[in-house]
Amino acid sequence: MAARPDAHLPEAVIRPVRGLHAFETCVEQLATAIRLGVYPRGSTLPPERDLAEMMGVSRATLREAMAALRQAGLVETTRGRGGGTVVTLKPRTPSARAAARISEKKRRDWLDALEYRRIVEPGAAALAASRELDDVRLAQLQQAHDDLVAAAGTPEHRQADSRFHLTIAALTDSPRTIEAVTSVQAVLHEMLLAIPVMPANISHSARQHAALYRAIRAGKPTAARRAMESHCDDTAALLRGLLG
Amino acid sequence: MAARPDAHLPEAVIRPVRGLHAFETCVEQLATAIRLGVYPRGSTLPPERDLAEMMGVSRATLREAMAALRQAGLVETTRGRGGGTVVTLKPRTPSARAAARISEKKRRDWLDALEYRRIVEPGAAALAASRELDDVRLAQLQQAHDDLVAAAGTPEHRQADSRFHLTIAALTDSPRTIEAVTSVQAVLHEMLLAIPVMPANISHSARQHAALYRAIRAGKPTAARRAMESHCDDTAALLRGLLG
DNA sequence: GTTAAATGGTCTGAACTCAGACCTTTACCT
DNA sequence: AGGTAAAGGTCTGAGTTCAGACCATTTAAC
Repeated sequence: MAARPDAHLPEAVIRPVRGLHAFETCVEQLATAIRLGVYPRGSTLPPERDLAEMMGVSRATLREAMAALRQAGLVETTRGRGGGTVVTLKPRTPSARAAARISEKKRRDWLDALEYRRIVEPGAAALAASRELDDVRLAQLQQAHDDLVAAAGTPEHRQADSRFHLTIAALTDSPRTIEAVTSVQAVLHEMLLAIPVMPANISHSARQHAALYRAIRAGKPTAARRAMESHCDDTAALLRGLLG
Repeated sequence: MAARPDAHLPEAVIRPVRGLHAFETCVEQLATAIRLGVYPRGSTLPPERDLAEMMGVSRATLREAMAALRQAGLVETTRGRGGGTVVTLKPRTPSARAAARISEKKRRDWLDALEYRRIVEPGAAALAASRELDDVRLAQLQQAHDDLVAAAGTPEHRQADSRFHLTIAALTDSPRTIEAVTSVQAVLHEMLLAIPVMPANISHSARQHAALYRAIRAGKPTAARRAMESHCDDTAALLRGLLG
């Protein structure tokens, strides 16, 4: 046992305690949830007091975040009983010209997210498929898949896609797994807004989603993992190609 | 698109912004790094200014954390050039009586960590095996494995085990993967302190570690994944048994 | 129509965190 | 021996966040 550490481990293991201020983090998290379609257009967010507790933050801080979201036009707020904060953001269509000027750092981060996703989402799919799913869970899964099939425009499809993946994660009942998938989907969403994807790929994805859905519903972990692996591989290949 | 959210997603997706104060988080992180053997007994931690920057925290806050570690007897500090903070903690032997009185919440968290680990570590192993490993990396891996084989007592073995797993994660070069494995190993370490494991299991693990090492060195992702899966499954079965 | 409940809006003092300058101690170098 | 560099130790003022009480507005319930 040397008196110096292994030297490669510390820098890998010691990580930032927190990147941003609490209210910035709240803004990001809520904005992401809205953009991913966790709170669809027209839906009402939970009361401030509840949200603050969910996020482990004081109401004052949460309200600052809400103000920012209001400012940015994602939500509108009304007072009084039955009031609350309503999502007004229209799902965005990817902007073709956004692909330019992606910093090297961001590019690295995105590539890392793709590799991490390849680990996390297939694992989540397999775990979900290995669960005994009650009727409620099965209905949630079917709903998410139906929404995905039915999604009309590109932005709606994107949100339905996120919700499908998040729903699979939620089926695992594993907080760590859910968080991992959520954070991966958030980055993926960001990438897909910057890098427009053609409709051809959507029908390709649809087949994979269907296979995934069947495998999970049938309780076949290996098949579910395989289906998710293919899906991640194909998406990743596409995005890597467009990232250079 | 309903006007209410899917109801099962928000509570799964909205997560605490941060659980603890910055200085508490620093204490935990450093204590974990020390207990995991990232900084072995007798080694010197980086200078306060460097550590503070690594953790994204002000020096004042970091120093509070250091004071707590000193207080707890994990480290000792000397001033002046060539001084610094030295790890004095002896690796602990699991205490047999600690297994009692584990809160239901903690038990759940531990079980979740085992499931998450089963996703993350095999994925990390496969990814590491798929990398082109240069001589430096191979040497790191071999060193970690040699340490593991050579480890004398139980606590030393435990630290060498952590370092072996963390080293594999570090080989992936994927920040997200490294963080995931680190956090999982931290919880695992906590579990193993509370739930003593018999020497018989160690020789069983040793064979799996050796297989894992060979697979990664040989660049065989599938074999590496399988080896890690078996390893995680066996450890998990053991711990689940002891957790009830 | 009155009342009660649910919701957002506001305020305050305490605690935590930060950035950065400056001080003290010690060892290495010339 | 003297000087300099590298480390920990200290201080200060500003910014952030917190917990909780209280206010204002609107609607649902009766």
